[in-house]
Amino acid sequence: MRDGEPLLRIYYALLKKFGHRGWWPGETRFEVMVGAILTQNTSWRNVEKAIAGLKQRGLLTPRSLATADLGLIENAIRSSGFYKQKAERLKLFAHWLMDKYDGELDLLFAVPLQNLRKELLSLKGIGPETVDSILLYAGNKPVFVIDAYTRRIFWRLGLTKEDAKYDELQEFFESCLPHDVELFKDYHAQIVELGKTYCRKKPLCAGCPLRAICKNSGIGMS
DNA sequence: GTCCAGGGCCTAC
DNA sequence: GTAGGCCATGGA
Repeated sequence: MRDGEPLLRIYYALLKKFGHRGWWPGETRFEVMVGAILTQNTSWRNVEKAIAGLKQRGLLTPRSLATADLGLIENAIRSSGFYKQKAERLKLFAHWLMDKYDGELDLLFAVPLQNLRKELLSLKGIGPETVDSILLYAGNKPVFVIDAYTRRIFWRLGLTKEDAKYDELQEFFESCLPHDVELFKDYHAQIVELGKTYCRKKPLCAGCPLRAICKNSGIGMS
């Protein structure tokens, strides 16, 4: 399964349909990182309100977030759901950033990629998808982000296994595609757009552009 | 009222 | 190592 052509064809079909997505929304790298934690199993609309709440309270810097009262953070991000654990995770994350890198993201992202990935993964509440979103969208590292939509869509396309592990899926995409940060950024964004619009937990609906993409690309669908 | 969202942790087996 | 429960708000 090393033929990358289908993956590129699918990307260009999505690009044609949706246009460049311009991901990730966020004014600063730190805001992107915070958003990556807040959006865990949560719609972006609710995350936007939470980010606005943090911004309003001056909590969108590592230093201010690390030293903020937990209750203040909880109130700011309530709209994002799971707000107690997310508040704790945000604070722990900011604290770690201050302790280890003095809050300097340039220092953080200067760490060799695989070491950095392991280090972030060891933090509480930061799983593989969140780490890779941070690395790709805040750190501009060539890392492909796998999410529930990616898993669902590419399984339905017959290109991956239903029970494939995160690392297996990531290896598949990274080995098939050129390691281009902008491509990785927009591809993931396109997948999410497709997923949100057509491929929620239900079976593929009529009108899903995947059908046309498959037909034109000679890809079999389950 | 029910389902789901741009996941991840903890516990049991 | 993995299946299942839990976290919680807000929109469809």
